[in-house]
Amino acid sequence: MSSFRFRKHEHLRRAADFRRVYERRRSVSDRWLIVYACENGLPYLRLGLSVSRKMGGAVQRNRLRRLCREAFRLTRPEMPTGLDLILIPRQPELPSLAELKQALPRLVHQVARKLEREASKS
RNA sequence: CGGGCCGGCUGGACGAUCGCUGUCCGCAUCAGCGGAGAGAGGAAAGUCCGGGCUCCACAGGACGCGGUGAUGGGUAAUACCCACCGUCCGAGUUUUCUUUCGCUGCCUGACCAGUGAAAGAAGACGAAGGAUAGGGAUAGUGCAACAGAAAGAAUACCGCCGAUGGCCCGGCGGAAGCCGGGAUCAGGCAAGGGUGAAAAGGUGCGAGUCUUCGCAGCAGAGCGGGCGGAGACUUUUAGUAAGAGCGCACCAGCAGCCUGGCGACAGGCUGGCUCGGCAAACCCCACCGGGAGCAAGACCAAAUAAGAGGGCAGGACUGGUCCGGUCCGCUACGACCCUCGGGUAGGUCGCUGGAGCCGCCGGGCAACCGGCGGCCUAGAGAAAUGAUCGUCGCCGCGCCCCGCGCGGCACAGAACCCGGCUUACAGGCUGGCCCGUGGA
RNA sequence: UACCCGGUGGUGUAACGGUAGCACAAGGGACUUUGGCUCCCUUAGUCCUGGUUCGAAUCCAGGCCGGGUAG
Repeated sequence: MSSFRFRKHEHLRRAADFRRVYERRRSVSDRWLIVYACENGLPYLRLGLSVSRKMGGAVQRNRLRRLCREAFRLTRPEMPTGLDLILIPRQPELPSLAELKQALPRLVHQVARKLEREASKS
């Protein structure tokens, strides 16, 4: 039951962390989201959100953030660990929570495989 | 009951489960765990004003900059609020004029008199209410396209006149001159036409009645009406060549006095004869105005530190001094400073108890103020306040009603805090004012 | 968070407060065997709402949108 919790240290908070994830330059996307990822050397996932002003007003942007966080919180047991993720919504239209819960683990598995291939090659 | 116009309040409710951020209590060395209770708004928005709070500064002057602008009050303060004044608008009411139509008057009548209706124009008054950046236009400078003669103390375009002085023509006369005509020169006038948003404030009157005669008009005579003459009457009835800007009255404006009001101002009386608009054009007057902003500011921790070039006791550099990237003057520091290069950008406080909210009483027309009692009501920081399900509520659509099914539930998210303004907003509740009509 | 600019046809730009012009583009026509060039004509605009003024793209206020600056 405690696996659905989402504590503060699991937030991606520092500008240096964000920069590290962006400079790893590994991302996947579908019609709702872009997902950047990077290994973090920790036994858990960390999540960062970036919502542009183009997505709408403050209410709309808060809604997008909360939907993404809720999807992450509820689908985390299905995902691999040890990664830092950054989620960027692509459209101002609101997706449903069920769609996000289906899409998010798929995208994270995709980007994790990408990183593993990268690591085994080097 | 119908119509019109102003506000005020509210802005989904309940339950279950999974989560997030503070507070308090308990456990725990720490990490953390458990329980209780709290957790977006009327606009949190735009950042348009005003303050609190924090740091810096507090010797000025010249020249400049920004803001405000009826009056009285409220407030910490305002460009805000309340009350009041002026101006404009406002359903409508009323007066005058014009046009059209109808009826009556004499045999008939586009034109006369009386009367009625409709439309239009102008003026005055004007409910509730609305707008108002509302000091100054004889301190100065400036603007007004096109049209029009003329756009500010102007002018004579189309026009009008023939009194006055010439000129020309004709007649009479011996002559002086006289009489008649012309609109030719000088001159006089500004009514009517026409322009414009605006033409030197606006409107009206400057005679009426009766008797009688003539003329035109009509197919014809008469009546009514038109033009001209004579006489009489009425309390008065102008002037000229033509006329008015002349005279008179009323209204508006101006000045003075009186009354009322704290005041803006209003009312009355008298005088005089009028020199418009724009200052959200420059400007003038009066008043006001330290700067920067919680990324303010304070503390702790961490990191870099003999890399290069340049300036400087002839006082550099930096800072201060008014609101000021200017100038002058004054002043502090008294040996370091500037550029390139390099390094940090983590934590704690500020951070929510305040011009606070609610109730009662009192003062005030009101905004608001005072007293008493009660309450604690977000505090994040790559940034919490969420998600799912169920029941109900509201709205729309579909089916024959009950009911069922489907879809939707406004505008919008705290970032130091308040007071205002402005803007956005589905629906719901509610108060007041005025006009008209009907009943008791 | 604080502050500063700007908005004119589809595009780029002019316009002392007095009729909104110009160029390119689009459409039509003429010339040409056809196309191009050239010429002529047409369509289309002051971001929105109020106010000042006789009159507003211009002046003023509020809103909307788009840029930019500082840390």
